[in-house]
Amino acid sequence: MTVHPLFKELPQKQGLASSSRSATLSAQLVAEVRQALFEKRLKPGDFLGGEQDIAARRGVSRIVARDALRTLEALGIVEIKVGARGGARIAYGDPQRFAEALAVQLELAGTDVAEIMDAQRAVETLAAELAAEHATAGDIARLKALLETGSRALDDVAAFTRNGAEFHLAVADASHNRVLAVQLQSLQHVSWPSRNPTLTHDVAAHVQTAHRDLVKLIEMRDPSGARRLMNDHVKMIRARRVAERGTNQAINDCC
Amino acid sequence: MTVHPLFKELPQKQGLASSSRSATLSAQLVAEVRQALFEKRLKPGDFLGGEQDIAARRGVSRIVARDALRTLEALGIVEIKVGARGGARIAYGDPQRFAEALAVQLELAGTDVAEIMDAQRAVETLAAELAAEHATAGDIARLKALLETGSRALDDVAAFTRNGAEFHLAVADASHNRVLAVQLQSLQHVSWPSRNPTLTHDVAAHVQTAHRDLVKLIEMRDPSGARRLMNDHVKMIRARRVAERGTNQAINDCC
DNA sequence: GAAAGAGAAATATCATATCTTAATATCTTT
DNA sequence: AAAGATATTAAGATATGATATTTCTCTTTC
Repeated sequence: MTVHPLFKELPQKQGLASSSRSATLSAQLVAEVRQALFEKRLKPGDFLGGEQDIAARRGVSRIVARDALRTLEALGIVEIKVGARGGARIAYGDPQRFAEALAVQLELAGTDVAEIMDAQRAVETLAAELAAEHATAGDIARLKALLETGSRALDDVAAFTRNGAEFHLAVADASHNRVLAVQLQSLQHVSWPSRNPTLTHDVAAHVQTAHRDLVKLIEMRDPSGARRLMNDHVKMIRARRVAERGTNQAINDCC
Repeated sequence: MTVHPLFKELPQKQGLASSSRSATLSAQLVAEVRQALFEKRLKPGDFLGGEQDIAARRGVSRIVARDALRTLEALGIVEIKVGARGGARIAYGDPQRFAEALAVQLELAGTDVAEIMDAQRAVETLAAELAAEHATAGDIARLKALLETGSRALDDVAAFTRNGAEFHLAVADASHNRVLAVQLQSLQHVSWPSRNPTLTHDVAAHVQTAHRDLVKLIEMRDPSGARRLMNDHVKMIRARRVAERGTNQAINDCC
């Protein structure tokens, strides 16, 4: 197991410690790794060495290295393993972790449900459009399977809600655009209710029809039709969510 | 300065250390804070105490508390101040920090420029639509000022590119939807070039015209017109970016 | 010869102690 | 009352050691 060259060369603080004493040492390490990532000098899988290695090579204490690794780990940039052959290496992206981070940020910013649902509409309408262009036979089969599951859960509020979230995500996946998929996942994390007080059998049936029509449009390769339908569909969902907020203070009661 | 009650009560590891020995102690602390956030038991501004306080109250060492704080800090959940009256408190959301985090994730996932530009189109078309609905006089004044700056920089590639990014962001701000603004910021972080090899005077003039028309549409409250124009505009940008990728391997050479 | 188990090595995690640096509060002086 | 000096507070950084866990390796056994 070789250490990545970036960490072999040690720029060291040599003499001119005046460089930027303002930032903490650990923050400097973090910044370096991040910059190296953007400059393609580091890529997923690269080995950075262990806590002690890094500390020794950079001429800092173990705690500094540890602080930096904790931060990089939290940012999803490195993964740390314990034991022989352990240590830190650059992580492969993890959309799920990221979705949670976004959810936290939206929570902290006190974002409104209406804002989130609008953004969701932007993401989902394009997802529908691209799905109609790029969906494979496998994607369509998955969508149909979810339709089937949904139609059998018309009276089970919790199950139908879960199925709905999964269906929408499957549409985003069918667009074959990972950015859209990640964004939708993040937004659902915040916007999708676990209980669904206004979901009656009639509403569920209506939703199910919309989903079925959407799959038809995707299957017959009608991007603008799919976009229009999804747009109306999400607007409807938005209206219901905003209405719900009056009665149900807790937007996010899952997790 | 009082400590938040969540951290006064100390569940402690008391006796049954069997609870969940798998997760590290610091990870447990992080999970607790995050859950408390979602359950509204913590809100921005709440004081958590200092490193030593937390360690003492939870019966762990300072390092454990420190690890947890580093992680929470990286996630943008807490802010830490040094000195008297220092310590950790729940942060207010920071879109900028978050935009960087998303950019890193997209980098790690090896996302394609085309995917990013498509997502950007989704976000920006809706932003234009909503801007036409909600822009204030101040928003429009800012847009016009940016138009002015841009028209004076038609031959300065770097300046014109910077101005373009800022203009698009200003449109997103004018939508008064923070989610859209954050998403655009993230995507620009990855997609927006610092050099712009294909940007000639003619192209710049064309872009400038599009921007000017967009402001007109926003000012006369024409949401669907603004949406259409932005859609075409971003499609054009996308085409140029994708073409550039052939000649210019480094997508992101800024930062 | 292969599978199973015991031991060894590597490495993060947890803990304690001490010193330094930065920010704030408070007191003193003018 | 304003300005500066001093004290206090708390994080930042260093050092060292103990513990636990994972992985490797060697031995034993069948």
